[in-house]
Amino acid sequence: MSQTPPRPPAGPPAPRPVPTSADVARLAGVSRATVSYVLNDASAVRISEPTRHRVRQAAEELGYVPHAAARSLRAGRTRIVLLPTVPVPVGRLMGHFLNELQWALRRLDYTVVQYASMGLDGDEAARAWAELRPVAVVAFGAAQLTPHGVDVLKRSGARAVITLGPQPVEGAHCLPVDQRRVGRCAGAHLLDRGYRRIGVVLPEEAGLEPLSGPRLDGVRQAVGGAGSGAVADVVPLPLAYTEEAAGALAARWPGLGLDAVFAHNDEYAMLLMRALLDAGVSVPGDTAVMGADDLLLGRLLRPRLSTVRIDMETGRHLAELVDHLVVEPDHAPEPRELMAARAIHRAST
Amino acid sequence: MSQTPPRPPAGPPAPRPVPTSADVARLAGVSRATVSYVLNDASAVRISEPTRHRVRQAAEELGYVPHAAARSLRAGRTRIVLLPTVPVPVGRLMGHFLNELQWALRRLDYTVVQYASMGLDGDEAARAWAELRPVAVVAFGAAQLTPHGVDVLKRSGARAVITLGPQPVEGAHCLPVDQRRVGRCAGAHLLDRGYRRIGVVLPEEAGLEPLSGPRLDGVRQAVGGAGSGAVADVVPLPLAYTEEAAGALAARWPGLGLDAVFAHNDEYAMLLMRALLDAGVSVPGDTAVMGADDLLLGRLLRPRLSTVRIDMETGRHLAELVDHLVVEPDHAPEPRELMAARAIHRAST
DNA sequence: TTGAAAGCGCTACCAA
DNA sequence: TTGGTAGCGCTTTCAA
Repeated sequence: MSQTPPRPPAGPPAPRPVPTSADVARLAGVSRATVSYVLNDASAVRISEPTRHRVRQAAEELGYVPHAAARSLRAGRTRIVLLPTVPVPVGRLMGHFLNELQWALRRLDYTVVQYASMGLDGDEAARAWAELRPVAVVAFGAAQLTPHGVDVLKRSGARAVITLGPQPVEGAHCLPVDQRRVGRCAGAHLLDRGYRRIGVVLPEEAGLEPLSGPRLDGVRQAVGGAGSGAVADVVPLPLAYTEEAAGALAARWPGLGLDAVFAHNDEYAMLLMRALLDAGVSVPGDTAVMGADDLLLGRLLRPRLSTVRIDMETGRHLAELVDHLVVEPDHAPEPRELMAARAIHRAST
Repeated sequence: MSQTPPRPPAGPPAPRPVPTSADVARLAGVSRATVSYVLNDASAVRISEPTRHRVRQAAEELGYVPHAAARSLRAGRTRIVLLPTVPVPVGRLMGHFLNELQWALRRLDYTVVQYASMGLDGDEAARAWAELRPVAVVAFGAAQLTPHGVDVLKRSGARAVITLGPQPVEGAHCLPVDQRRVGRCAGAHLLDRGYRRIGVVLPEEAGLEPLSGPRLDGVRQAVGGAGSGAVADVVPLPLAYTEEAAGALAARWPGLGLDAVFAHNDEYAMLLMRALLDAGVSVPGDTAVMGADDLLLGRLLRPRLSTVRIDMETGRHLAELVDHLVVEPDHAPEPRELMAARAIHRAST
């Protein structure tokens, strides 16, 4: 039969050419148009059942997989939602949120692609993203994205550019995720309980500055500013994530005269609290210690760690926002804060 | 000047068309070929400096960004390395490894793309990946990838399909990351120290089975199998990651008659150890507790947690392997174990 | 040194 | 109901 595909000898040396819709058409004895109609379930045209079957059969036999690039080139747009990934250790909370988001976007028929952008400066990164012609970009930790970068993306066809972060970026749809809330929450809690000289741990770990800076600012806000109007002192305490660093900090603790410390998150809080206890500083007697993230592990040390619990909006909501902006980029809904924070009092404060 | 680009009134309503290389050519007064030569620094042809300048100028002015899909369609191949992401809480260790890998691949001029595949079964996922025509796929936790999936990918042009995981997948280049090593390490350590009835915590958290199962098997191997030849008993202990579950397990601890427990990782170990201590079970006196991952936090509880330290090959090595396979798919180097594990003895055993 | 044009794989319009 | 075909944006060979 002349329908037999011109298959090469099937040995490993000759790399078989990738089957195209033309190959499927040839094998099924129909035109490429028909193949396209059948495989995309085009409702506008009616194709006879035997033909459909022949086409599917041929596609199956050849192992045909459509070529996304060709398809979107033809269509003039992609369904790619690009999520730039940042090299930050992502906690359970953020991980869960990301999973929800991806799942919901897939349901809406988007192709979710995480793009590793480390080592590219903001505008280089934006260009690299734009090459993929994403229909939407959702950037966490907006630090990377400049107004120019947003412009590049929009000019390349992105209908929605969304940032999640503390400060808005011009041109982008900015969802406030204000880490200062966490600091304010912690600060207010500590003030309530009567503490008046508050240390704030600043992790020296790379990549955490976008979180730690605002959290410090939030504590300052809670005590009424940095100046003379403040009802309490706020002392920044840089700290590396090692036992040695924590021990060194604990050793000079008495000289600092702090009656409380907000330790950025529960991990640092646990590290510091252990060092303080080992150095003979009683918690919360001499100094209160507070974390954030409400890790289960924080409840295992004694005294149990007071913490700031952070709740994120569901990823589904964000997915719907993305879709909305893609469909109707101009009629944008009002930005809404995605993060809620509340203090949880346990034994360490 | 007739060189003025036909820019629409710049109002938001009319979505400006995305500039193409033809637009750049028009604005610069040259052909599209010349634009391509200039922007790609084609060394085969010499373009005069003034022309180059005009072209760059025009591209800049229009905010031109090349269209990756069109480019790779023309080229017949992409430089995409696809990393399927799994919805597993990724620890610091794995996160670091991933970052290294991505960075190294970028240096080799690949486009690293993480593709969210949750909610797709193995072969659906492989098809979805194949649509992007990745030149290589690096799949962690191979559970997803079937021999058929590998075939689909290879037929769609993937030159390298690499899996990292316990068992090889036919057709793929399989790098052993054998979690049983972790279990064997823990088992051997506990045996060495004289323990003979060993519990193994199996997290009930979704997505962890591919790790926990092999770790349990490893412990069994260490004690000499599950049958009569075994020098110690191994008892699986399913456990949810909550204080309640740990408390409940601790409450029935005496009835289990275990003198040691390997708790999958440090987090579960900490959780369980706290519950045991609270229930009056002394550690390591009544029962030894061992974790894995060597988390800093594990050293904060008392007694300090014994653990299995896991080291991963650097991501750069894997990146070079990917590149090697892409360039020369047939002459594949020998697979090498990527993971090393060793027991670290502290106070809890 | 530059331009014209073919063609990558696909979809959708129009004609038969 | 099906086929022919133009053209998405790009690179590259060949010709001028």
